[in-house]
Amino acid sequence: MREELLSTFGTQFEQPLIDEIVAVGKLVEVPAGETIMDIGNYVRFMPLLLSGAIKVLREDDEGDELLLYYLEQGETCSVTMACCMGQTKSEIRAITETETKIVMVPVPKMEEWMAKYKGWRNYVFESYHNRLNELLNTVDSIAFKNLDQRLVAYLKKKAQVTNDDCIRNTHQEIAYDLHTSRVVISRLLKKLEKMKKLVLHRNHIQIVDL
Amino acid sequence: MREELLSTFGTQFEQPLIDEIVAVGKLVEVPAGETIMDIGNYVRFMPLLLSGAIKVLREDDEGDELLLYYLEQGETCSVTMACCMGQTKSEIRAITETETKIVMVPVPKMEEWMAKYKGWRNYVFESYHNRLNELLNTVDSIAFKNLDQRLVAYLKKKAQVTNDDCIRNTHQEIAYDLHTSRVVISRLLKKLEKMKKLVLHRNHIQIVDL
DNA sequence: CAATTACAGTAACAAAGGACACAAACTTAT
DNA sequence: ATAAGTTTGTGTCCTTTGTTACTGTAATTG
Repeated sequence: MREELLSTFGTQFEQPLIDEIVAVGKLVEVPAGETIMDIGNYVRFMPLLLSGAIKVLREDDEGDELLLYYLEQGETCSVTMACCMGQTKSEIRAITETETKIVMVPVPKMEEWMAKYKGWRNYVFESYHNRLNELLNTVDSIAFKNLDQRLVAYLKKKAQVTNDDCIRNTHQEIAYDLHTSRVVISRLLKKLEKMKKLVLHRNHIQIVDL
Repeated sequence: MREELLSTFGTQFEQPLIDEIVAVGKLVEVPAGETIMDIGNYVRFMPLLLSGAIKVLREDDEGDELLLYYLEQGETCSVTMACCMGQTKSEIRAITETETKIVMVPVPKMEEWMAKYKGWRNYVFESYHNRLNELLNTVDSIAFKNLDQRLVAYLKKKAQVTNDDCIRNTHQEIAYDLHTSRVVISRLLKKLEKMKKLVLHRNHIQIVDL
């Protein structure tokens, strides 16, 4: 665990901070597709992502979903963090997109380190900053773009976080993430295929040139 | 300035912190409708809102706007804060909705106080927390609600922050905030008037029962 | 291998919202 | 008071997106 922490956080965390994380943190490996945090849950641990990717989504009262953003190596979930501090329930759901390695840090340590380590403070701030910016991008995309543009951006981003040109999802799954219907996604994907930007198969999509 | 700081922040800030703010902060009074922060500007001061309300909005490349949320008494702009820390340009525009009193704090102090005062740390965190939640609400509303619901929510919120049942705006102005067209807003407002939820006048709207 | 289920393609239609055009009412400046 | 500009109301048409229904085909299961 020490080596992995060092390679991901070595430049921003002080040595004694790394030591403390090793001492109190719990390393967990999670396969793809697991819900590691759900709406309404109380948050007792803060996750530091060592490898893999996590998708963070929002749900409304009717159970409709919307993908907010992905978390990648070295990142943490600020929304979760905010919940820790405020002792409130989680406002979001987090699902592993790929296999991931996570260090779980108990919440009380967060505050302690905040006063103690400049590296930690900066990290926490940067995380908030990044999350706010991601959320702003999400707002931009749903407010200012139409579905074809959003779909293209979604496919690109997905290919990036999974490090795979082949999107291994059904149209229905994509529709859930973008909060629309399967038929609409099939329609738009077909259009993209006709434009030679991708090739459609059952259960997966081969990106050619987006 | 001390009295105003005390009445707004007295319970959460330590006495010596208040003293420091009084020493380095600059109190400004801004009339309604002023742009106090614009997209692309560098951020040199962090605003603490003593009274009044500020609307925070986002703009895309074509100049289309969208209201993100309002800041009210005791709040600060976390997006701005994030920009301070990261030395990046502002991602948003902030316009006074009413007359406001603001204390401007130089950015370097922020970091200093972060290590020094628990009250400040908590305040900064709570601000981030609140802003993230507001942004989540914004996402919810544009992703999951249709325009009539968004319009009603907008009018309610506006009445709340201005503390006035009468919305002193043209349909065009409302349309900008909700990122739609004037015609659409006129249409929906007329519908609400027929439902006896409000009364329309030139340049203002009287809320009856939303 | 037959039956069932999951996935994708497509047509037809509906609804929400946006674009354009124009008229009427009101305000302001000259 | 007249002219010009601003604000609002309304009709028509268009685009985007959502809905329903039905088909074919691949995958899975008994």
